[in-house]
This record gives sequence, structure tokens and C-alpha cells, in this order.
Amino acid sequence: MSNDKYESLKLENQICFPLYACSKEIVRKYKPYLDKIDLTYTQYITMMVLWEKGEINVKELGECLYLDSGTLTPVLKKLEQKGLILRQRGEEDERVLHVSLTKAGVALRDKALDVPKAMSSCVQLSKEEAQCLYKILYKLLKSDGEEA
Amino acid sequence: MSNDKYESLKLENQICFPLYACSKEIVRKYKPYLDKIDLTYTQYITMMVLWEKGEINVKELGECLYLDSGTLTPVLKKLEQKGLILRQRGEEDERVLHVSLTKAGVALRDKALDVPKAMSSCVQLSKEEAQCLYKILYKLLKSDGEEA
DNA sequence: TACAATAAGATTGCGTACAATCAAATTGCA
DNA sequence: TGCAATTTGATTGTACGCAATCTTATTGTA
Repeated sequence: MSNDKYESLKLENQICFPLYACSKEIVRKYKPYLDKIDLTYTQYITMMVLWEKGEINVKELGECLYLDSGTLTPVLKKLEQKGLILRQRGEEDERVLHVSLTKAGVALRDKALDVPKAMSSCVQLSKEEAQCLYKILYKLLKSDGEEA
Repeated sequence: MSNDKYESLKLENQICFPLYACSKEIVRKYKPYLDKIDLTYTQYITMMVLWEKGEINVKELGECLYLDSGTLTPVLKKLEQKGLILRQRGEEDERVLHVSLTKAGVALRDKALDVPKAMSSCVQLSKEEAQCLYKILYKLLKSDGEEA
């Protein structure tokens, strides 16, 4: 029973839907902790890249975060406005916009340590589950770019 | 090495980020197929619930899709405008808005069958991986609602 | 060296997401 | 019964996310 021609259109048979819902729910869980350091989730992952790399241009940043300039431009302007980053055109190539951290941006890193600490007790997965999930998600992301 | 105090802030050590990125990338992959039936992803999952249940109110729909009325109201108005659904206030309780399918909405179901068919060849996961992913995601979604 | 092709970001337009607030209807209890 | 508390959707404001297009800079080549 329930093996009708529309099985493939049932929400419970989708793999994308729980991915979509889960992503939203977890990002929503970040909010109270991110509020404390006055960052949105998108701003937070942008800062994570900068904390790690120190300096990066918009194209590379977009590749790291799977975001395009249409999304990043306003995010970066906001972070600049908050005094956390600098946006400077390349001297060799004026098309390139270099993004780097201000002192305040660097300083925020220590306060941001509280965020993953708080979240770790929020996401209840065994080590095996987390690893499994991680592996599959990156496999999907990798295979994504290939088939143009 | 690379075992500094900031390890937990590295993008590669996050579990949420690949979830977030993967969700977006897959939804983006749906677009060309959804374009053919003139639905956005959010409209599509809304229609999926309606195709399965026939009729539902906004509160229940929100629980199914993990969306609130702030998101659903404009989506439902758009679907109504396209002639796919009906929005009617409950007679017993005027607060409740009942959503149901029009003939066009029901008819769209057959054309929509092409979407999961096309996507299945797009998401390259083994049966085991898909099951594993599915199980973990629903575990996360379940545990989500609990800890208020 | 001109000039078409390409590349990097910015802009625009549309559609979500979600928190906060609002309005109207219903319920529950003093 | 009367009115406060609750419930259901709608509205408002802010921030994405992305396709399409635009601007400016650079590159490749006839």
C-alpha cells in the first residue's frame, strides 16, 4: 500500500527537504549566541574565513562560502560599517577587492569562541554520526561543482 | 600542529556550514526543473504537502515545513494568485485559514513527477549514504523541537 | 596599438526566512 | 456573563540568496 505513482512526490521521501529544514533550524539556533557578538550567521561564516586566512578577495571568499557577489557585497559593506573589516581595491588589478581584518575584527575572534562552545551542547550527535554526516555533505558539495 | 585555541572557529570544523551550503546548492539544482512547472522551491514543498493531504490549515502546514506565517502567507497568496490553491477561512473558527487545491493544483501533480525523476540522477549518493543522511537529519530535526 | 572578449564586483529585482508586533476570534475562568 | 489570556494569521522590518544585468578593468589578438 501507499505505493502509488506519486510516492516520489511525498515530503517524507525527499532527501533535500530535511537538509533544507535542518539547515534553517540549526542556523536559527545560532542566533541567540551570535546576537551576543552582534553578527548574523552569514557575517559569522565570513568572519570565520577571515580569521583563518587573514586576507582574501571577494571571488575567493565566494568560493569558500558558496556565495556570489550579489550576496557578499552587502554583507561585506555591513561588516566594514561595523568596523570589523577593510575593503580595498587591488593595486595591481583594480577589479579585485581585497578584504582584511581591522583590529576590532581580530579582537572579536576571542569573543566568538563562545559560539561553537555553546553550540556544541546544542547539536546532539554521536561522534560517528557527526563524522558520517560531515563526510556525506562534503561528498555532495564536491560532486556539485563537477557536473556543469 | 594547527591545534591552536581557534580550531573550533575553523570553517572546516563546522557541522552546520556544510549543511547550510549543501542545502542551498541542492535547492539551486532544483531550479531549472522547477522553472518548467513555474514553482519556486518553497512553493514546491508547499504543493507537496497539499498533494498528499488535500487540505490543511496554515498552522499545520507550518509545522510540516518548519516555516511560520510570516513566510507562508506570501507564498500561499502567490499560489492562490496562480490559481493552484484556495484560501478559505474556517466557518467554525474564523481564525483558521484552510488551504486546499484547485483543479489546476491537482493537475500540476502529474507534471511535477518530472522533478524528482530529474533530481534523482543529480544527487549521487549510494543507498546506504542516503539512508544514513536521512536518519541523521531527522534525528536533528526531532531533537530540535524538544529542548525549548 | 585598437578592440573584442573576458573577468571581478556592484546593482537590481524577486522571493524567501524570521523576529516582533498586530488584529481579530475564541477560550477559560473569576 | 464579562473580560483577560490565548490562539491564528497577517504585517512589518531586516537580512539574505541568486539570476540577470551593468560597469569598469584587464587580457588576448588581429
